[in-house]
Amino acid sequence: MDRAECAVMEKFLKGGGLKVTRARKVVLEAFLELEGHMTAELLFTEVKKKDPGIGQATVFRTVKLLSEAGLAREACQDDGAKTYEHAFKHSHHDHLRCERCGKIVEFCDPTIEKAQEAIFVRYGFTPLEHKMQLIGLCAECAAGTGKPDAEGGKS
Amino acid sequence: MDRAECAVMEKFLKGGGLKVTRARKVVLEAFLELEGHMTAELLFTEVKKKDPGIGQATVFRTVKLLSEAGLAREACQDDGAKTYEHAFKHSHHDHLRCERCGKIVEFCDPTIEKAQEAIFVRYGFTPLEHKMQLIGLCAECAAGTGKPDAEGGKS
DNA sequence: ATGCATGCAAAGACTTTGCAAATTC
DNA sequence: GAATTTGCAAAGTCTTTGCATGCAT
Repeated sequence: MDRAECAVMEKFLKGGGLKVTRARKVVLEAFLELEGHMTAELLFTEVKKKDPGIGQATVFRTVKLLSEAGLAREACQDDGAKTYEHAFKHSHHDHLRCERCGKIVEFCDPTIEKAQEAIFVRYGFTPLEHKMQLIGLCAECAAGTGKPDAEGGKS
Repeated sequence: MDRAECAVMEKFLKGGGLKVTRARKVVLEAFLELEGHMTAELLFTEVKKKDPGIGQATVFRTVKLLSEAGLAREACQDDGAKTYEHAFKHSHHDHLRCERCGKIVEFCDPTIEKAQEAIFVRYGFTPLEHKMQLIGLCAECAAGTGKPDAEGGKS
C-alpha cells in the first residue's frame, strides 16, 4: 500500500462498507504492476504468482471493484477479449494499435479531443467519455522488418 | 438477392469455392434488414423468424463469412457484447451513444478523420481502420425527460 | 463476535465443433 | 456425383454464483 491508487481503493472500500482484505491488495498490486491492458485471465495468472491461493472468482470480483473505484477501466478488444486498463490519472488516452505485431501506442490529441467535444455539442449530448482505437501497421511491420506475428494471430 | 451486398456476398463465396446456400441467403437478408448493430443472438432470432429451421451454428458461421466478405464488421460493446454492423458502403462512421437511454447516433466528422490520419503519420503507422465511440447523455436524458433506463442498466 | 469475503466447484452464458444427412454445383 | 453445408447437440471458453469457512473490523 504505497501508491495513490491503494489509498483510492481503500477509501472506496471503506466508503462502501467493504473490507480491505489481503486478496484485494494482491489483486490491486498485480493490476498496478501490469502496465498496459490485461485480460482477466492474465491478471489472474499474475495474482497466482503472488499468491497461488487466490481463486479466479476473487480476481473477477475484485477487478470489478477496481472499475467501480475508478482505478480500472473495462475495455473490449475487437476480438471480443475483455480487457482492463489503468484508469486512475490516465484520464482518457487513445490507442493506436499495430494490426500485425500488436504493438500499442497510447496518445492523446487535442485536435481530436476538441472535435469530439464539437460532436457532442452538435447532437445535443452531454459528454461523458470516449474511446477511440486506430488500427494500422507500424513502420516496422509495414516495411516487413517487424516480427511477423507477435500476438495478432486471431482470425 | 437484389442488393449490391448480395452480389458482393455471392462473389465472395464463389471466389472462395464456397456455395451459395439458402441458409446463407436468409442470414444475409436478416442481416441487411437489421439496420443498426446487432448481437449474434438478435440476428439468430431474426433468421429464425424467416426460417425457423436454421440453427444458430449456421448463423454464427455465416456472420463470420459476412465479415470476411467485407459486409459486416465485428464490433464490441463496452459491456462485452459482441455485435455486428454493416460495413459495406458504410466505410467507417463513428458512434455517439447515450449512456442512459442507449440511443446511438452515427456520425462521421472530417476533422476527426483528418486528425486521425495525422496521428497515424506521426507515429509512422499505415492506417487501416479506426473505431471511435463517444459516450454521453442525449439532450432528453440530460434534461431528465427521457425514459429513465431503456437498456443501459448494466452496472 | 459479526458479517463480509474467500475459494472451490458447479452453473451459466455464449460460441464453436463433430458428425450424419441434406443441399449445391 | 462429389463435396461443401447444415442442424442438432455436445463440447469448449470465459465468467458468475452458491455455500461453508475464513478474515477483517
